[in-house]
Amino acid sequence: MRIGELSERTGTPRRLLRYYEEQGLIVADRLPNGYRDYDASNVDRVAQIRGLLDAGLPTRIIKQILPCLNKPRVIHFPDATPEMLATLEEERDRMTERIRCLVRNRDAVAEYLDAVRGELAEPSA
Amino acid sequence: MRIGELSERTGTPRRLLRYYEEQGLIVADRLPNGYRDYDASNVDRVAQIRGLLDAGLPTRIIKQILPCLNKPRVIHFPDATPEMLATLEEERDRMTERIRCLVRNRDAVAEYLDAVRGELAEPSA
DNA sequence: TCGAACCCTCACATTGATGTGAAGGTCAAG
DNA sequence: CTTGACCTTCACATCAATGTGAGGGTTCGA
Repeated sequence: MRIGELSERTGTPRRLLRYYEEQGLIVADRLPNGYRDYDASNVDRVAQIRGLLDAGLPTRIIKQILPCLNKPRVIHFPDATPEMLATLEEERDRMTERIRCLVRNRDAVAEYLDAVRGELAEPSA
Repeated sequence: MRIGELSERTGTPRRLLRYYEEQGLIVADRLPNGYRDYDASNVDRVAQIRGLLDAGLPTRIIKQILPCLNKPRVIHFPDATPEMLATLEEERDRMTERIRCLVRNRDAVAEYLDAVRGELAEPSA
């Protein structure tokens, strides 16, 4: 598919698809006329990229992480340098910490909302 | 305490403490000489702010959320406008979505690492 | 009284993720 | 053949979170 379709199917501005490509997060073939030609797998891939970005990871980390997440399941582990493994461990722990923080604050917000709800629903309780 | 101590105790550059104040996330008294004077509660507050920022919330949202999270427990709900409640609900859901995404990807990274570990530990398995 | 270590404000620089638009090529349908 | 909807690259703009540093005051101990 061309960039317009991928843009629509992922809800992502064309500009960003080109940006992700520039950052090495996705690859695109080229049609004879120079247009980008995307494989269907890019729909999922872009969704994952956006999720990770939204989760706070910078593109340079995502670039490192993505190759590991795409493999269907346990296969070859060819180019896993020690530095990369260290980066991944670090990032995994950062993500865990982020999750903990997010959950804590999400729960606090939710509790607050529930409390207000209760207040409004049972003014005399 | 003055800004230097708060900076040390929170691991946050002074520059950012001033920025958070400028954004209305924290408040500081002033000593007679003009120096900022922070209440001890700001240590926790700054930690929370940084957590939320790191979780991807912009300061303008944090500013709205924070007042709700600081109350010790269920107390008065004075200035909870409907718009604010809507914002909070929206943000709560965004956070939940973010958590889901983060967990999914964190687990994927962790699985990958475990797999590589297994590979290295039991080369003949 | 001097220097070190604080603090202040102001303001410009940078970085990453984006928006926006110009100048132009491709292609299908009227 | 022209129009409109695509696509291309390039480049400058923006926004939030930060870095950095200038220029200057305060405080305290040697």
